[in-house]
Amino acid sequence: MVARKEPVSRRERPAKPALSRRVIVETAVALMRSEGLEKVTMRRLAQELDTGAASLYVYVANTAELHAAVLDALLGEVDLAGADAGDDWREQLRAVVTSYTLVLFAHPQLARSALVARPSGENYLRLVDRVLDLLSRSGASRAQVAWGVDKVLQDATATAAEHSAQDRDPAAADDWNAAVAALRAAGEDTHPAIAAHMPELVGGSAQERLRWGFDVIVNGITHTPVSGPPAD
Amino acid sequence: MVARKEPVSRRERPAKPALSRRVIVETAVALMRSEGLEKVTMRRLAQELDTGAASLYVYVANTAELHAAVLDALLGEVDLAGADAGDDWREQLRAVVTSYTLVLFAHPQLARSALVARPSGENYLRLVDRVLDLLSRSGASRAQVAWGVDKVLQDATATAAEHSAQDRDPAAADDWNAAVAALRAAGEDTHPAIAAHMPELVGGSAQERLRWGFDVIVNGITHTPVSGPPAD
DNA sequence: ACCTGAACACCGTTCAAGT
DNA sequence: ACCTGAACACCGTTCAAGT
Repeated sequence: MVARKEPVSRRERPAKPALSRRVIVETAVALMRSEGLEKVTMRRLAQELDTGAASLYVYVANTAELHAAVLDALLGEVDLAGADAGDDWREQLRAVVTSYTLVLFAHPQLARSALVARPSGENYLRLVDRVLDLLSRSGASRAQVAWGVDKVLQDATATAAEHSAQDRDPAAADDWNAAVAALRAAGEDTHPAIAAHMPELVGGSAQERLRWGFDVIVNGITHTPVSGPPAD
Repeated sequence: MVARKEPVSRRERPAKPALSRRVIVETAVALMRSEGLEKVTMRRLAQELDTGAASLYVYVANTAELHAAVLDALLGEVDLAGADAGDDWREQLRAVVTSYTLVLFAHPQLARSALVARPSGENYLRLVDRVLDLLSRSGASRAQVAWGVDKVLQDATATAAEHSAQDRDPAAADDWNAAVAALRAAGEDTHPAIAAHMPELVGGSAQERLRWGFDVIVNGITHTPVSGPPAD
C-alpha cells in the first residue's frame, strides 16, 4: 500500500501561512527590518514564505509595487498628530515632518525608492492630507499650499535618502567622503567660490541642516505666490 | 602546418580600441544615449568593448562609480554662463539651474542615481562653484549660501528624477497615474484637505511648477538665517 | 483560482591562470 | 600590468502544467 501524503509534518513548523497580499507585505517588512531592503527580492521573499517566486505574482504586480507597499506600511508609523508641539501650525508641521523624516532615516533605501516611484498608498495619502491641513493654516493661497505639500515632502524624502551615509552602508559612506574630499581639494584658483565658502560648505550637523531646510521650504512657500500677482 | 592566429579580420571591424577609463566612460555614455542607463551594465558595456566584464574592473571600481562617471560626463553639457539672462544674479542662477535641470530631464534615470550617490566629479564641482558664486550675490550670509547650494541642486535633481514619467518609461507613467488617481479618489469625508485643494493639487504644467519651485527655494534661502539671530 | 517548477534572459563581482 | 574565461551567487518575470 502506497503511503499517502504524510500528515506527519503538520506540526513541525509554524504551519505554512496561506498566501495573501497582507502576509506577503508583512513578511516583506519583517525581512527588510532584519536584513535590509536589498534582500527584499521576489525570490528571497518567496523563500521566506516557503513557496516559489512565481506564486507572489498573483498578489503583487512586480518588485517596484512590492517596495511601494513596504514603504506605505512603514508610513503607518509616522506620528500625524504632532501632539506636543503646541498650537502653532508651523511647529506642528515641523513635528509631523520630523516624524516622517525619522521613519525614513531608519530605512534610507526606502526613501530612495520613494523618490523614484511616487507613493500613493493609504498612509501616504493620510500624510499628504495632514500636511495640507497644517500648511493651509499659514494663510498662503490654496495654490501655494497645494504645490507646497510636494516640496515639503520631497525635501524631507531627499534629505533622508542622502543620509544613508552613516549606518553601515559602506558604499554610501564612501560617496559622502569622496564628495567632501573633492570639495576640500578644490583649489582657490580653479574653484574660488567653493574655497570661499569652505568651512560652512561641509559643516553643520544633520539636525541643524534638517531644521534649517524645513524653514527654508516653509518660508519659501509662504513668501512665493504662484502667479505673477501677490498671493490671495 | 597549423594556421597561426589569423590576421585576416584586422580591417573587418573598427579595430578594438585600447581599454582605458576614458574610452570606457565614453562608450558608456554612448550606450546610455542609444539604449538607456539600464543597459549600462558591466557585462553589456564589456560586450560593447569586445572584452569581458572582468577587464573593466581595472579602471572602474564598480557599477555605481561607472554611473557616477557617466553623470559627470553629461554635466559637461550644462551651460554655466547663463549668458542671455541679463545682469540679475537671480535670473542668471535661474538660467544655470534650468540648464542643469534640462540635462537631467533628458536622462531621468541619471537624476535618480545622482540623488542616491553624491556626485563629486569635476563638472559637478564647477556647477557647485558657479551656483555658490551667483547665490552669494544675493547678499545672504555665507552660511546661508553654503547650505543653500545643496538645496538648489537637490530640488532640481529631485524634480528631474520624478519627471521620468513622460518619456516612454511605462512603469514611471503608471506610478504617476496611480498617484493622481489616488488623490482624485480621496473622499471629502476621509481626506478633507486633499479634496479641498483638489484642482490645484494635480494641476500646473511642469514648467510652471519648475519655475515656482526655483523661486520657493531661492526665496527660502535668502529669507532664512542659519542661526537664531538674523543673517549678517 | 491558485500554485508550482522550470526555463529564459539576464545581473555584479572575484579569482586563478595566462600574456 | 593587464586581460581573460569561468565560476559563484544571485536577479525578475513568464509560462505550461498541475491541483
